Amino acid sequence: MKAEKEIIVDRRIQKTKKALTEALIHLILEKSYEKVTIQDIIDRANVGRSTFYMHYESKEQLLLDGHNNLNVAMFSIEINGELSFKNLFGHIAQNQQLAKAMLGKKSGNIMAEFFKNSIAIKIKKKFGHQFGKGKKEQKLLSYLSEATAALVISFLVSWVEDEMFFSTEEMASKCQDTVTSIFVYSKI
Amino acid sequence: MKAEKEIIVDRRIQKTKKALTEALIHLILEKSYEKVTIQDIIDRANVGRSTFYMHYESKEQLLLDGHNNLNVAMFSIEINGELSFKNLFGHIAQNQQLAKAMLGKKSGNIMAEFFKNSIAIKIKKKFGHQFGKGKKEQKLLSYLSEATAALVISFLVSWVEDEMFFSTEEMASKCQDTVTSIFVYSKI
DNA sequence: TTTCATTTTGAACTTGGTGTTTTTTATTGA
DNA sequence: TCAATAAAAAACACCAAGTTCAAAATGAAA
Repeated sequence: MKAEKEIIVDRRIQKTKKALTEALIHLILEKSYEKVTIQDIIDRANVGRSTFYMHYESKEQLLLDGHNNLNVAMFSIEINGELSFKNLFGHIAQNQQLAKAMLGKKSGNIMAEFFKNSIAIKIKKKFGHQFGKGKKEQKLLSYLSEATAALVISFLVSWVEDEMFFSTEEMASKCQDTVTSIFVYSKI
Repeated sequence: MKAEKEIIVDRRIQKTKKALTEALIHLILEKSYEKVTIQDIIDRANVGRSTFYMHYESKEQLLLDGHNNLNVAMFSIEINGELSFKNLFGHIAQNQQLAKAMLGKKSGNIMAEFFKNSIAIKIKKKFGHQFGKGKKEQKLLSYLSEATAALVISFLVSWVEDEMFFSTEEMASKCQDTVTSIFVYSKI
């Protein structure tokens, strides 16, 4: 089970991708995503214009490329099929600067949307059994799952923007409680 | 109390502003906010380039200008200091197309952010009394208010994108219940 | 209806970012 | 060491943004 294919990536490629990603993150924190131009990125990363386009088609693709640790956070929300907010908030805490660039007010919300969708799917899976098969019930489940995911993301963003005032445990438990209360109640 | 100052606006100005606003709304529905250029807007509105810049500095300013009925909806959420989701959803229903352009997936989220903030303030006001004066309690109140507002907006967006499958009353009551459950629970 | 102020137009122009292409140079993996 | 590959550098066409100005159109008010 361990013998994964070792794909060797040219060191030059690794180097440029890393430089571009880091440049983007720092520029987002400085100016906000919308205001960052590709020109800015390649200047900061010290990379030629054509080199950028060799690897990416756009700013957005660079952002979504996933050569960052936050994706780990997203996958960590589910442990043995159970939602684990403790894991989620924990991983965010370990990548504070990155999380701020990706989720904060200056982020442009692209990653936040991405995260939100992942969380919505997991919430839907977890609470789906409480809802009937009818069209109305299923639609309500969708609305509630998406809305709850939006609530979770908002919690995350507040926390990150607030320099993580609360502890990981406090956040995780408050978040867990709130999500539960929404679905416990809607069960009726 | 009625003698409000009658400011007479040149009909030419009314006409161009209206044309620009309507052009923007239709273009958003066709392409999505981000992809709409000022060039598109003035072409569609049949307005000269310099005329646009006479009235607005940017696309965003045109969007936020508020020469549309949705702002009515926002103010209608509060009646005698009480949150009234029935009013909110009702006003949205009466401006379906506009609401879709302003809040839907193609909207660029600028108005949604705006709405969210308004709602968050009202929620905070309504439930503030349940929280102590301490820094932690106040921060939690803020987080919860913003997150709940995000939930409400998500509800709105789902509904609008879904061509308003549920009735206004159904949506309002579900929304009301969910918001209440969050704060009833967090009271503990 | 005439007058006068204001708005609109249209065109020209600068600026700045985008995305592509080509040639030359540097680095890598084997 | 060497063939393959990536990066750099520079030039290019393209498009939208935003500004400017003189001329034309239109509205308001008398």
